[in-house]
Order: sequence, then structure tokens, then C-alpha cells
Amino acid sequence: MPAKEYISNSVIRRLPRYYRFLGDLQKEGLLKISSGELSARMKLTASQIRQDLNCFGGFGQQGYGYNVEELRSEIGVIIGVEQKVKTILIGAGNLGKALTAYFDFERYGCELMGVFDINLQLAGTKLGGFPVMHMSKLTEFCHERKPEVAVLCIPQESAGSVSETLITCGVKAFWNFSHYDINLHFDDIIVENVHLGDSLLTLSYNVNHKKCENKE
Amino acid sequence: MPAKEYISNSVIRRLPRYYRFLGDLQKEGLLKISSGELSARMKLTASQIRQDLNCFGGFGQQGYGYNVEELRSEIGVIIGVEQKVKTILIGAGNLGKALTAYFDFERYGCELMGVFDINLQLAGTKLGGFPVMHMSKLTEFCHERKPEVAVLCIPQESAGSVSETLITCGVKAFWNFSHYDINLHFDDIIVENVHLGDSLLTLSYNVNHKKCENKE
DNA sequence: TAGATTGTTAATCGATTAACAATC
DNA sequence: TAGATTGTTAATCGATTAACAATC
Repeated sequence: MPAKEYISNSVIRRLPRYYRFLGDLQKEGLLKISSGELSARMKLTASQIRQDLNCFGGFGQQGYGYNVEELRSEIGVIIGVEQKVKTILIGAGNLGKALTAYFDFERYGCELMGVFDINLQLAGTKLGGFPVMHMSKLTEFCHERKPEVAVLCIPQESAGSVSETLITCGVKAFWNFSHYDINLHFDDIIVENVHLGDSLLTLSYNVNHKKCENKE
Repeated sequence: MPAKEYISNSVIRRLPRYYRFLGDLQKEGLLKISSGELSARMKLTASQIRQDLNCFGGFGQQGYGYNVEELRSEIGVIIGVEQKVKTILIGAGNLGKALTAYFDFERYGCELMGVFDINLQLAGTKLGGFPVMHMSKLTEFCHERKPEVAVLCIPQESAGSVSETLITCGVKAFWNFSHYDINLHFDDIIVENVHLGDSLLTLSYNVNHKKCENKE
């Protein structure tokens, strides 16, 4: 029973973190936790935690707190981890290889169906257990199997045309590792950008400015 | 000549994106751009762009706009891309391997000095051109070469103890790929988290909730 | 019941946007 | 000079925090 109509982005972005922390607490064998205790662990305010959770419903019990397992499972349902959205990965380079090998897509709500690459040599091989197909098969595959999410591990130059093709084929969402801002070019398309370069530059900024601060 | 004392995190996080877009514009051969044009490209408001830039100084010229090359270079200086902060990478698994192979640390302000791993077999080999050393050499290496940034590509279980060691050895900042929130345990330590799981769960949430929206 | 802690409303804080005078 | 666009102040909006009544 959702309490709110509109959920802000800030709240949505915190959900996976709650989910992760509650998983850790469950592993520790904790049965219940109060917003106060959780706030101390997560370095958030108790107020914010209660506000966030109450966007989706009242999961707690006054005078007691929250049941760890129940709350985790509820958040899992809200996120939809069990939906296992059909997903394809484009680009079998170093990053694509690493993701298929070490990243557990299932655990994060996605079912990886296969990998596509322009390299003809790779077609027919396997990568992390997933079949690699040539890019020329992409359209056909999409029309038949209807993936909803595409993981983009391709260079900036190709990202524009490839994402356009994928959108035409019905792909609704991108997990984007390319240096290209897809969201800017299409509406109604869900994009989650992982701009590693931007991330490291932010770190660089902070390192370089921390130094100055200390000199004072 | 910095205009402001305190720069908010929101502004800092946008700097790398400005830097990236200005680089693209420069490649296109554009000499000047107004906040209005840039806002259209980046899907921000012109007001925000001007506000952001004026945190660091007046880089524009009334009636004209901003010089693309100059502005990009100024932002580069602000971020400190040329500082090339000394960096080590911990964990030569799939992700560590991918990062050393395909990620251009230099381009984002870091000088990668070497890679550490617990696997004795790997010690003495090279990864993406960088020497791999055994974890037992870590303390010695840090005291001698004084790296400031550590890239953590290790599992959650080891992240706690490894980060503690590194902090003792003088490491000031972490680019953290492990499922562990370092920042929670230490003060004065700079942490840039790349929680890929959280990122994909956010995407899952959006995909699963977009569907409902469409059904209405 | 008394104590604890939630759910929720109200107050505060910060970030974004709008407006406009300064100026190239 | 007139037109364009910045730099900057003021207004608005949204997110976070505080407070407290409800209730287990």
C-alpha cells in the first residue's frame, strides 16, 4: 500500500543502500533495528530513514522498530529485484568481459541473455557463460527475445548509433558505461550512467583541495 | 581567483561533466559558447551553469559567452587533472584487470604506480603494463613511495582491514568498488564509491516502475 | 502502565531558478 | 550605440531535519 504518489529521485537512490545494509544486518543475525540504530550505522538521520520508508508504507512498529528481514524483503519488492528484467550487454571489450565474469546481474534484478560485439572472431564464443553474438544479429535478436535493458560497454563514438538502434528495437533502459549522455537525446528512456571518468575526476578534485585545506 | 569559500558537493559533482562536454565541443571545433547554448546541450538551466562557474571566478565575457578552450582548461586546473596523484590499485581480479587494461588513469588526474594482490602467483607479473606485487609488500611500498589514492577492487570481506592498513600507511583517498562503505568508519578520508550493485538496482527500480506508469 | 519508537506534520536549510543590472 | 550575455542578487522550490502526537 504505497503511501505516496510521487517518489523523489533522492529517495529512490537511497533504496539500494538500505537494501544492502539490511542484507548485512540479516547476515549478522540481527532481527530488529530502530531507525536510530540504523541511522548510526548508515550515517544518516533517523528522521530521514523514517521519512524515506514512509514513502512506501508503514513498515515499522511503534516502540519496537523494524523487523530486519521483513523490511529488507519489502524494499526488495519495491525495487523489484525478483523481476529479473531481460538484459543484453553490448561490447565484449575489457569492461564487458569483466562485468560478465564478475558481476552478478541476477542479484540486482536483471537476467543477462547474451553479449553482442562487432568483432566477428568472438561470435559463437562464450563470455562469462553468456553467448556472444555479432552485432549484425542484434535487431533480429531484439525482435524475437525482447530485451528491455541494454548494458553499454562501447566507446563514445558508437554509443549514439547503437543506442538509437536499440531504442527502435524496443529497449527501454540503459546501464551506460560509455562516455556519452544518452538521456539527452531521447525522452521516456531510462538511463543509469556510470561515468567512471567523472567519478575519478571528482575524487581528484577532492584530493587536490583537501591538501590546500590542510596547509592552512 | 576563487569567488567562493565553500563549494557545495552538487557543484563539485557537475565539474567533471562540464569538463567532458567542453572537451567534446573543442573537438567539434567550437570556439565560443554561451550559457544558453551549453544549457541546451547539457539539459541544465543556463542559470545553473552561470552560478556553478561563478563559484570559481568569472570566466565569461558579457555579450559574448565563454571561450571553450579557455573554460575547459580553467576547469581542468580547478579539478587538478594535471596533478597526477600517486595511485595504487588493490585486487587483480576481473575488475582490477579491466580497469588497468582499459581505464586511462592519467587522463583523470591519477598516476597508477602498481597493483597489489594476495595471489602469490601474480607477484612479479604485469597487468595492463603495471607491475603486480604481493600484498605483503604493501606497507613497505607505501612508506617508500607514498601513494595518496587507493583503488579498491577487492571483496567486501577484506575491504575493512585493507583500508585500515592503507590509512595507517598514509593513503588519503579511496576509489572504492567494493561493497563496503569506508567513509563510515574513518573521518578525514576522501571516498568516492562506485557501488555498481546500487546503480543497477536503481535502474531496476526505474524499469519496474516505468511499466506501471505506462499501464495507466 | 511506562518506555520506546514510529509515522507525520511543521520548520529549516540548501540548492535551483528567475530576474535584472552591469558590461562587453 | 544597440544587442547579447554575463555575474549576481532575490525568489522559489524541494529535500532534510526537528518535533511531537500516536501507539505498540
